[in-house]
Amino acid sequence: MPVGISIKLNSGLYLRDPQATKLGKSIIKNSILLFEEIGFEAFTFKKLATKIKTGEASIYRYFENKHYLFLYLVSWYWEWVSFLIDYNTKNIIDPKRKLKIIINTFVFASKDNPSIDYVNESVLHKIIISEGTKAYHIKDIDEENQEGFFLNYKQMVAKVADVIAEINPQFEYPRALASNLFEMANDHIYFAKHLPRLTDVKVKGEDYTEVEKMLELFAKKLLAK
Amino acid sequence: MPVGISIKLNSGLYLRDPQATKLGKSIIKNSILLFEEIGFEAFTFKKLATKIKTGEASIYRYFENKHYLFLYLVSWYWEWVSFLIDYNTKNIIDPKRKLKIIINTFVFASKDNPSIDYVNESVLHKIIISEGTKAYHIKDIDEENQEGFFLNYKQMVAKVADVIAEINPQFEYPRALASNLFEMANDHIYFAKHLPRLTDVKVKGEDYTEVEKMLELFAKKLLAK
DNA sequence: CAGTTTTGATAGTAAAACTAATAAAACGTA
DNA sequence: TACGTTTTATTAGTTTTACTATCAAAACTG
Repeated sequence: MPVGISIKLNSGLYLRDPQATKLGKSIIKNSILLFEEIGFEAFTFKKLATKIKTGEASIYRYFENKHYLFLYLVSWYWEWVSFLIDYNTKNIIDPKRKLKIIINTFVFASKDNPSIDYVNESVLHKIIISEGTKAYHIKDIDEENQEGFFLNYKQMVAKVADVIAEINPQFEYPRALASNLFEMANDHIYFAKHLPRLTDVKVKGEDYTEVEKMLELFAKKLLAK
Repeated sequence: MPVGISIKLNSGLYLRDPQATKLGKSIIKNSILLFEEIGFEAFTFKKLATKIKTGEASIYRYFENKHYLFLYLVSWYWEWVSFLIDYNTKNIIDPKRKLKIIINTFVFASKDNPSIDYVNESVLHKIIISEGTKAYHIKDIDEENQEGFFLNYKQMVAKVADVIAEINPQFEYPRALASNLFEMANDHIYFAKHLPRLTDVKVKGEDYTEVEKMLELFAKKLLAK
């Protein structure tokens, strides 16, 4: 399992690097748990402060507001998925096998992948599934994009698009397919759990194999020559 | 052009039917404009009240809170798309042609389709593109789904899935493809405008033809036998 | 162990998210 | 057209959120 990996994120996302201090790590760890517990809208710095037994003001020293904290966590996830893709596809040459592994990574994300103790990847994955897209569906999207706040997502998509282009260089939409596979993985896990008539797949507990199968079929058909 | 159509929405979405009164219609009309202007997070009933020169309390008599008002608008859109699909595919028998029209409807939605004067469909479409999914990415999803608040979306997806199943009855994921085509239409218009490295399509102003072309190719490849 | 950085604790403001009460206006119908 | 009912406007108030400021205590750093 991955040891000593380090996740580097755009420093514009925070006021003080949360990875550098005990309190910072506690903010990361507990914000993941709290977002999962009560959801993005109900989440407040006050509640988080109470949870970690500190003052509201201390949290404000790390993050400007909850949007930035949330974006930090989502960026972490994007970077984490990128890392897992590299890790899981290491030494594999066949791009078709690579894409299969990528799809598996999208769907299962953090399964049995302990990494950094203050980040619970499995809970983070749940947050991404239920509200990850709120990180970029915002009014200031262009300004924040300008700041490079979405580079982790773009890099991950570029990585997947490269594999797609290797499988079928004639395929016109490698990046769109890459982002769509990622979004679809999350959407259809969410749909299966909460709005089952919007999909055909079923999930039982944490078993997302039907989602995986569907994405594999989609990729296969779309990339057939 | 459609005349005399009526959009019926789940009465649990509102406290008082906004379509029944002048103030109600003004709330609908102006909330669409205000959501577009300032975005979901910055939108408040107070600002809306100021905009339409009424009191905050008057708006609270129609909608419990901004989430319900937003869901009302999104449901309107789902229903409106359903109507457009029926309207645009009338008398067409070939399911392949039908799906093409559906894709065109997803992408262009309200283009040149004046309907009800207090709903600006073209602005509503912009809201859906940039934040439509916030209507169902919520903590209380299961309770609200229980109340039938997402029936309009499900019915629209079912309608499209039927056409898909007609084209290729062997295809295993008709509903997933239906919802994915809808989500993809919105996502990739948004990506092209704000996060272009997440897609391959380009949009110029209101010209979304490349998105349409992409969705047609995806549908074609996925439904090939 | 002195200096700097980080935190903890307290306090305060402005806006958001409501609720309540009542008077005025509009509307429906006998 | 007058009367009762429904709808709206106005005012006022509460609680929570989203911050900012201050300063002393604690912790870490060279």
